[in-house]
Amino acid sequence: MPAHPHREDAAPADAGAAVDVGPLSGLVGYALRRAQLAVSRDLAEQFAALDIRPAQYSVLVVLARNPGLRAGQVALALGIQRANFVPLLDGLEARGLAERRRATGDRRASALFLTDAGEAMLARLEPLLAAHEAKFAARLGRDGRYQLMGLLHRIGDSAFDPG
Amino acid sequence: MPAHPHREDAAPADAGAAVDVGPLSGLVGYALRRAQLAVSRDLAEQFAALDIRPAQYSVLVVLARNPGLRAGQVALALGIQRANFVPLLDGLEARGLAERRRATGDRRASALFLTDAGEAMLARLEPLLAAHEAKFAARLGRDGRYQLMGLLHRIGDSAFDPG
DNA sequence: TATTGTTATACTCTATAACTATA
DNA sequence: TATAGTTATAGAGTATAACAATA
Repeated sequence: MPAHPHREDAAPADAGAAVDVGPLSGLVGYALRRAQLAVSRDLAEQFAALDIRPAQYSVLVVLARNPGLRAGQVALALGIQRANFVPLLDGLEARGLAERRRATGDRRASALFLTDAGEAMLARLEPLLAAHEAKFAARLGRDGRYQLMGLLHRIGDSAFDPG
Repeated sequence: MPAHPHREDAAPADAGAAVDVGPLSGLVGYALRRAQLAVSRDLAEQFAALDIRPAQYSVLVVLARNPGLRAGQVALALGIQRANFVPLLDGLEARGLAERRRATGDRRASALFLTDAGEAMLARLEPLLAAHEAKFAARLGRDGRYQLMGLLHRIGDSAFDPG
């Protein structure tokens, strides 16, 4: 709440009134941005206690599900550029959560694995994630959450489609 | 399509199969991120012809609707840090699309306005935005789009709520 | 020639602290 | 003392080009 003692500012628009964002509030992109920011901030807060960012979590999950996957495949699956995946994985490896092994058969490639510490980390992250999800599920309702997921997939799954 | 000539890589997981992202695909935050990325990329492409980014567009819209608004208010309305709003506005002012005037009554504050060129730019952006929105509206259907907006607002409007 | 991982680089977005000039 | 705008800075995310080793 602004102090607003005498309000002698003549020219500017009504300072106390709510700002009119006009057509922005009706745009899918704008609503998506606001929602995504709110959710990712909340998840980042939840994971901060374990010093894990959402992007790092997503890598841990994929490695847990697909041991031995190559770096390029993980990056592709997560929609990350291969070049940007390098420092991301570096960070996980430096902390002993994931490791690169030589892939047998193709000496260019690496096979990625979660370490035991990585598995343990994933287990500790799980309840934090559950709390995060529950918060937003409560706002949406069960049907709302189900509908939202369906609608979001209609948009995001075609990320690189032409039309 | 990977070449995959003899597939002698023994250790790694099945390279040809789709990667299992596990619980990620069921997370609201992950679906939001993918959808938001797809939409913002598309809008950025549409606006690229006029060298305008989505964030710049949002400022132009707010100024058009609220002439004389102060910088802090615009930043607050758009969820941008005041400090980050400065270079954003600098860019618009340098291109003659917006301008800062001295606010009467409070010599600390500035009153922001769209220039004629700014109004003209907004008019030229309008059809590009319409094409962008139409693309995603088509994927969602009219009801789907309406539902999505409602659900997203349930998440994003409470961006700074406690619970 | 093409691909894997990598390096280097740049730009945008986000975040925080601190300064200045006003109030 | 508090506020508006600003400066400076740092960290993430995203993007492209190019290189070495290997295919």
